Amino acid sequence: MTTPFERRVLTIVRNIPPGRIATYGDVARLAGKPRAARAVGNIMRGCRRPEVPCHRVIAAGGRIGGYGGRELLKRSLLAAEGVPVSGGRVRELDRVRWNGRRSARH
DNA sequence: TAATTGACTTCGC
DNA sequence: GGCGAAGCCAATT
Repeated sequence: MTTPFERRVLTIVRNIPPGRIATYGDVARLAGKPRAARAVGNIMRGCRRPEVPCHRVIAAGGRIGGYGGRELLKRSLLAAEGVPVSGGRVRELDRVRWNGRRSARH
């Protein structure tokens, strides 16, 4: 978080509304670096803050990342927020995907 | 300063 | 659908 990019990423992730998700690529894009998905993952790895809903950041295609261990903590958290999750994957991705604009519903 | 690493993405087989 | 390779970016060593 000592770097501007990291702060940007954390801010963006914090702004993801409940029940919505964003992919690493999305966050990277919103942070100004469309191809920094890996860097975003790196930042997420070190961000263990409650105020940063890192579980709302998933991989492209609705796939869950490696966070959460074998039980995939993300899956539970997302499902608890109303995100349609099934088989370890987010369904209706286009529907719950956050576009960066405040709570803009489809 | 250079090399390695990783919670990624996309394309090809 | 699974597996591997290449590309990209920032952090860490």
